[in-house]
Amino acid sequence: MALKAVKTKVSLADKAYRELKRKILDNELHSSQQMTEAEVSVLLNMSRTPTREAMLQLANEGLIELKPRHGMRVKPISIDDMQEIYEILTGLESTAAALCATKGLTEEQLSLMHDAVDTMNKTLDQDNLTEWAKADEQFHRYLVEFADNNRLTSLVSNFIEQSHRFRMLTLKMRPKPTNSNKDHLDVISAIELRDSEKARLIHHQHREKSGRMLIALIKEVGLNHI
Amino acid sequence: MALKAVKTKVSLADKAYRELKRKILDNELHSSQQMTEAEVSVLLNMSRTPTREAMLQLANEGLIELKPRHGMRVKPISIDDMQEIYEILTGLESTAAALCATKGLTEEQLSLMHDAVDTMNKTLDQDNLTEWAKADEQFHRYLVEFADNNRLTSLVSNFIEQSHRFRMLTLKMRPKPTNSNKDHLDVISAIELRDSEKARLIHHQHREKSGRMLIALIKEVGLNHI
DNA sequence: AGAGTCTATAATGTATACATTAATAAATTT
DNA sequence: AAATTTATTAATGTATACATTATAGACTCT
Repeated sequence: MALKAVKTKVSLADKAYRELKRKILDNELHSSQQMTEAEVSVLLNMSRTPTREAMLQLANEGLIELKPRHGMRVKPISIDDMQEIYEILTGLESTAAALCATKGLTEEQLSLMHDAVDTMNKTLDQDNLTEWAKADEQFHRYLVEFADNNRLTSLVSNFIEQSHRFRMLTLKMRPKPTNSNKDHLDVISAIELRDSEKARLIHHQHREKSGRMLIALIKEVGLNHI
Repeated sequence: MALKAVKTKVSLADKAYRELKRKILDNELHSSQQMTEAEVSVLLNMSRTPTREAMLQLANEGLIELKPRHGMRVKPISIDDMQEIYEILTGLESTAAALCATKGLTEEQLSLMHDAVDTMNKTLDQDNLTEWAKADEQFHRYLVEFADNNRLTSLVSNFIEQSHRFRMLTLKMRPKPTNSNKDHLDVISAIELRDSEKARLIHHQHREKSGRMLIALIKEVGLNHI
């Protein structure tokens, strides 16, 4: 929220925003539920004004949709939506990879990225997909953060949130991500070499492959949306 | 605004949003002006509630910044901000170019893009920079629109708005854009060939060159921000 | 039974009252 | 004169009243 970066005291509107977002991302609210402003106010135990401000914010971020006179519902994410989100994330993360190579990373930053891939290797050996996903997520987070572009970081965060539920749903359905780790190591190598075009291309191919595989999986399972 | 796509009647909040945005983009409001919610309400001739909602929206879009107890001001755009915005726009528009090549465009769409470049050629010969800029803008708009990704289109629009004042300010300062037209034709060729990597690379190089030239120009003129 | 009309209710956009608190100005002290 | 303290004012976050209007349900007609 626009104000939260400046203040120490959290407003009710901000609390409403965070609580609703948490419920959405943790699947405590679903796209089958339609809730009016009044109902959401009761749920959050506050008046309509902060609730309404929070709902408008979430709608603008693409996490909910507002239907006049019918309130809000969690925005269903269709396959087409996921396609769009992946296209953008692919472009943005590839840009981040290229920027990392162009700007150069510190030894500490490179070390952190290597650590994330090491953890991915270990958890893959242990067949621990949940921990693997966390490490994978961490790698992607580092990539974007180290590109040193605040707007890029915000954008990627927002799109990752939009696709979060989809990705969590499909985590166990995916084949074993044996190539991910190698792709990530290749990206780190390209960054170390300061080869921005190579870093971009490798990560782009990685994301495209992942995205394609995920979309195919979803179609196979017959999921139109969640 | 979240609601405006669904309704026929425009709310006061939406009116406030559009009016403030127009004033910002047309330089009727400047970063030197600080205005409280009450002052903005008077300016727009409506109560604080719709004004406040509009201000929150604009803050989240990065066009204004809110200072507690001091109201809003147009967000100054620094060179670092422009750098970030250009990095993102470069990544997103290159992604759009690649998607155009991947998805393929219709004869009509290709024709529209050719028309825009033709207009760029004509207006350049006539030394009409303002009309040239419009045609150039049109070309970029087509590129993004024809990538057929709604989220991408929204994002690019938003960042273009953030950088609008900067670009208008520097339009007359730039050297004659003799290479732009050729770059655009090369992108169209790559799209026609369905070569997504080539389309991406050409456009990426174009945007990077433009961005670098613009940042250098701004530093030369000694502008820290606007 | 289905279509059309009418009425009551509910949702929401907006205005404004109110409480809180940060900022500013005035008063006091050193 | 400068620093500190105190009082006042103003900004804003929130609650709620109110007006508007879309929706749903009841009623009537065919």
